[in-house]
Amino acid sequence: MESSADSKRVTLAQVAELAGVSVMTASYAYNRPERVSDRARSKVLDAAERLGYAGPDPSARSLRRGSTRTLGVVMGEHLSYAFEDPEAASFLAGIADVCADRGYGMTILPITGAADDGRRVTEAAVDGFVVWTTSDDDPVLSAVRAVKRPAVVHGGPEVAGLGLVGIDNRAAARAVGALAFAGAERPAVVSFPLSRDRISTITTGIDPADVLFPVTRERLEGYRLAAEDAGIAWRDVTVAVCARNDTAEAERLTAALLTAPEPPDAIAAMSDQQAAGVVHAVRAAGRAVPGDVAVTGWDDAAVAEQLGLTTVAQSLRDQGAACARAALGETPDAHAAEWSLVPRTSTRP
Amino acid sequence: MESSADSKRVTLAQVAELAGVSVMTASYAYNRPERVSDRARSKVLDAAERLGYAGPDPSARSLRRGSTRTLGVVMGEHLSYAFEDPEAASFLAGIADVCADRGYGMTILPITGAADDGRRVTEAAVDGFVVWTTSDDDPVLSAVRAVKRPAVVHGGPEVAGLGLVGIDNRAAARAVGALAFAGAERPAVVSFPLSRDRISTITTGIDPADVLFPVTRERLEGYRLAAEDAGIAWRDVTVAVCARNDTAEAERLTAALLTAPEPPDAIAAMSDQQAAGVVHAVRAAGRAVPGDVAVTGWDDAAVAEQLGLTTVAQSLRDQGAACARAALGETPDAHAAEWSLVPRTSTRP
DNA sequence: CTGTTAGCGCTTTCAT
DNA sequence: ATGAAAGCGCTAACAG
Repeated sequence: MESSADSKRVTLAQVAELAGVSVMTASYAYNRPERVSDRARSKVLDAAERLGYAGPDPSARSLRRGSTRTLGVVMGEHLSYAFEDPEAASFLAGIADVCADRGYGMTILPITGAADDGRRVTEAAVDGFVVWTTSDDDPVLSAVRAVKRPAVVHGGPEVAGLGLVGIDNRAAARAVGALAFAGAERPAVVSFPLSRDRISTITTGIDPADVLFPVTRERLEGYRLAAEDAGIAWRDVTVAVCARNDTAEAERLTAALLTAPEPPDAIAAMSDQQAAGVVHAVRAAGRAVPGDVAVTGWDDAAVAEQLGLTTVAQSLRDQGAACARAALGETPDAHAAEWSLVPRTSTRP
Repeated sequence: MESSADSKRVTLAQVAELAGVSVMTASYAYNRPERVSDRARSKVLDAAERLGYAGPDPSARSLRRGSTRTLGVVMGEHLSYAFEDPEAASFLAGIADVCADRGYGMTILPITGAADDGRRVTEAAVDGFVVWTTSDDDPVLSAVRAVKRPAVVHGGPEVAGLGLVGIDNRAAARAVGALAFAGAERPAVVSFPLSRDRISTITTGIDPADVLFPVTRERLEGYRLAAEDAGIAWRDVTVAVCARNDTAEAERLTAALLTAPEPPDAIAAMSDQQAAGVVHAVRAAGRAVPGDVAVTGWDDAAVAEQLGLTTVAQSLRDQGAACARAALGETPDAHAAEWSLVPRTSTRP
């Protein structure tokens, strides 16, 4: 039996009145049941039921408590991208695990790349932030800093006052690059975008230091070192820059690379999704992996095992969880995550 | 220049005082800049900067305004599942699109399947809810109903007082089932779970009416009609029930189906992920699609095109957006979404 | 354009 | 075990 679509919002005070107790007793009935007599408690619950009271108002409670019990997550310019990229999804799942366990909500902020992204951060009713890796110049970062709540950036950039969780991308790229480029004469890299414009291009001799995405920058630095370790000058390494982390685009760009007069004989990608596209393109061109072209990926996703991709393993899920814990103030802010090399059959032995 | 890690939280009142204006002028400086003189506004902003004021407190603002500008999303027992299932991800992306456009946050509630899921709903500071399809007996539904805020369920169940967005699963299943079962003698179905236990099993003669997940129930009803339309009794149709929507599990169960004395010659799945597993298993068993076994999927995901799967096309992204709009009170609550049949090469002509 | 008043709904004191 | 007072930080409503 429900008292219809009642006029206005029902308050705890009304419940208390109907129950014949003080507001505090009613409040305790919800928040500290053990501190209230069973009788009082059931009177309150009864009255609540009768009035159709849905429980203490969350906003009022947040204001009074000074905490929202919600964690904010900032996923970069294109929100929906977060849900399409399997690695981003793993990362979110890691955050979700921690939030679920702590009874926290998880608010995904509606970032769009527009000028008001900062406001979205400023206006978010959350206790802390996790920021998915972004560019050095992303204005969202200063907005996050400005609100002075605990915040952790995944991957980078490193921002004073914010935590940082991630692996040593440079070292990992150098290590996987060594496998990719072993015995190669014309190595190439399939890269994530270099700046927030997300321009897709094929080029050589790019200076990693100019790259605004720190994760991409560090990986390029690592690949450069790997190339040099293999006796190849960086200016001779072709870099195919994709606008997104996407199998189809990597496949297209690789197809273009392969039609060049001196096509690459080794391609290091920045994700397994991209590497999958690379493998498809290589095979579509009638060439063999790794015989004609060695290929490496990154992340050790399911597709890496399917294709036998040599790759870098890291747990984005664990890193998401680490970010969440740090943003909830449970652990120290900074955290170097684990990675490992997974050699498979897409590189030369 | 930043005034260090200030003692307590800075309030608008302090900013107003330092700026030498009233609190309301300070408030307007943030919320209605056009209603304040440039001079007053910059005095306020200056003072804010000097005090390290991060802008109006979101909780206080929510309380006062009576709105949180945040939408709640309930994704079923296993939160992280939401991020692993590509269809769920599309759906979330559709919600995100609308939230981003309206400047709303999107709070994913940390549902775990534990007893306190209801509290998570009750305590969420959100203006409305979108609920991803669940079972008839999911206690979260009554919690959502109880809070009396706008709420929309995707797919089902239909709940009094809550909106509903989705396609006619029964009709769609009957239509795609007609293609799957055309010319078949021993059709089978690869199904989503039948109840929240998510028990995996192979069986026959299940009564769709007993199934607690409405979407699954309606699709089974549709497949039954399709079988009967093709002159086959439902009790002769084997149903392989998967615990999750997952390629690997569908592949395992299909492999089992194929070792039976009278293996199926047509398999209708409930998702393209499952259908992909079915196709792999059929091929691994050395049989041809559709020659030996016809296969159909659902959703028209990327994998459906790759494999040439006959499937049901629907836009989960659009449906997510429709749910969000309805939960924000912009559109009528109920909404029958579009679907269409996509015949490809995995069924007999 | 600016200010005063009131109070959103709740929970933290601190009594009793 | 229960209650009274106070106020979290802000903005709607209404002056001036």
